[in-house]
Amino acid sequence: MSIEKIIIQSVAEAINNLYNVQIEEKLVQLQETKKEITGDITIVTFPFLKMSKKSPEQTGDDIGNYITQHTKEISGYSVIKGFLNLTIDASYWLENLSRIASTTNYGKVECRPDAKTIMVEYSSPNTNKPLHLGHIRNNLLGYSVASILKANGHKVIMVNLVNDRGIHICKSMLAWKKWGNGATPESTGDKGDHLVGDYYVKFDQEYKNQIKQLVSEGLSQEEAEKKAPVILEAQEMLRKWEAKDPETVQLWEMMNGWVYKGFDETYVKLGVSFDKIYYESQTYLLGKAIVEKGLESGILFRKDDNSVWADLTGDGLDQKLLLRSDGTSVYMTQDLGTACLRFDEYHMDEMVYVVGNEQNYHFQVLSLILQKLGYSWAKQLKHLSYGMVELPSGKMKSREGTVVDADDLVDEMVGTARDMSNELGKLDGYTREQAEKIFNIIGQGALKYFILKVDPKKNMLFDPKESIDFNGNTGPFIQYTYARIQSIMRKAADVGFQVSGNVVPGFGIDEKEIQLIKLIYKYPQIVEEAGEALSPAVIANYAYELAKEFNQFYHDYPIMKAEEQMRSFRLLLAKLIGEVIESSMALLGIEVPERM
RNA sequence: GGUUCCGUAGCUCAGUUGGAUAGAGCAACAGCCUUCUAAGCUGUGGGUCGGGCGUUCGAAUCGCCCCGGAAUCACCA
Repeated sequence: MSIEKIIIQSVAEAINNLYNVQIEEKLVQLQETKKEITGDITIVTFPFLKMSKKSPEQTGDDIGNYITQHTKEISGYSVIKGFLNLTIDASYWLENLSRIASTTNYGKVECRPDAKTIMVEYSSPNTNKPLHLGHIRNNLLGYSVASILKANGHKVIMVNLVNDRGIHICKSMLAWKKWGNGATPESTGDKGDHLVGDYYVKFDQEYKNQIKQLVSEGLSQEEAEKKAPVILEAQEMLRKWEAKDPETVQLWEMMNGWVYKGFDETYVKLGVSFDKIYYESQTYLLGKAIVEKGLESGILFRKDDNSVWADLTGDGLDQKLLLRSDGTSVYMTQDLGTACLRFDEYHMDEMVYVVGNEQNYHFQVLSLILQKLGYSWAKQLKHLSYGMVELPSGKMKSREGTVVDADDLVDEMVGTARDMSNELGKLDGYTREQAEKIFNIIGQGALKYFILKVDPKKNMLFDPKESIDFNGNTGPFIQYTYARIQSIMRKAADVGFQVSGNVVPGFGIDEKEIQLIKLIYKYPQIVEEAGEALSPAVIANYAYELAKEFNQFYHDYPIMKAEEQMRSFRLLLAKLIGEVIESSMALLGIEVPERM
């Protein structure tokens, strides 16, 4: 039984005996005692004043007195106004530490009765340009959330839905065909996705020029956008692709192949992976049958021009198009189809879409339409909506070249880690390969932590000029703490010191030490919280707090120089903190180095 | 205009079942390396929690109204 539960029951018992009133356990409000005040857990006594008919101080005193006498885990109390601060006996924490020390995979739920199968879709790139900072946020969030859900004991399927068809890739294809002179990643040495992205930019430049030309010839902006020769050609190419014209399909396959190879490299750099990859070219025709069925049952309706719509005005939304008048499907139709396909295939309990908040409306509508169509799982669709990454100059626009490229950014971070490490002379004596591996871990850790520590739903600012910090509340700080702990462990091993689970020092332990044990104790709860909130930020902030506390401890409390029993205890504490740091960072997709 | 989200220190961010004197980091300044890694530790300064009203013992947190910002409301994806 958890300490919280014990206390709640004792309070209920105390009130029953003292004031002869039966209370609901919900009435007992627990919170952590503030740092400056002695005590571990605080009970707010205001709700009980009606029963005691006494002052807050008197009431707190009554209850505190009773609990201290009747509950062995509570060794003392103090009352400040309406707050009753209970001190938990050190032996309780020590027992917990022993228990945690003997637990393998601490913080991970191995099996739970209500385990779910959850599909997490993330990344979902377009194949006409390389990944940028916005995609990084998506990828890191998706991978981390999937890890967190796994740690909570759920079965997780990570999927990617690649948007490999449509006018955007045709633009790149057309530009390459017209101006590429047969350039390939091999002939140019460019990464495939960058090469294809370059032609997308080239297309856009030409398109803009043609629009300008047409406008100067007297057309309106709108007309010019529709009539520019290159856009007409691109549209023609899309028609050819849909008609499965062999030459077009071949070009499409070749260029997409380059992009996939490039993406794979970036995914490796970011440390993300997928269990299954869906391609829109294979799913974009899905959903029509579902729409037909909805028409038959009268849930959807057809307009005079033959287009099909869902009427959501009753739910405070608009009407939504599902089939164009020419019978072709739209984005929403595909997503309806894909959702059904997935639920048929995997029978999962939940579907999490990691998609930017620009599509909030889309996912609201998606879930609503599926509910109307009578799918029982429709309410289990969750949209993990994250905010934009903004630059000081504003929003990133790939066509205007104001993007922060994913590959460049990772490389830059690793470079900074290398420079800084060399300057500090940290890894002297390591081989080049060993050192490079650590630079990668640190550079990636800095980037990942920087992005994941922010609440997903908030927009965040990234200033490339200031670049990402390596000091303070950062990934490297936490990694450094881990490396420091490993250093202590090595030292202990050198002198043949065994770390055992026996944690009873012959004399009292300190506030700071109890504080650390409390933090370790809290970890599983944090993992659960993060899973429910679908928020890696919860983990990130916890990991930082733990690392910060340990560094302070490290500074004030000698470990290897302490007297034997105390040394043994502190070593165990350090070891467990190292393990918790390692596993919490793993939930963020961040590795920790043995040395840095 | 409708809907949703955001607004906390100069900057980037924490802070929810409503709780005590609102916290970190960066930046600035002042200290600490013959002692387990100084990517560290300690200290100083820095706030009308966007504004107002309400709910109550108590509001950064809940409700209403404003102000400011973002996203979205396509026969695009």
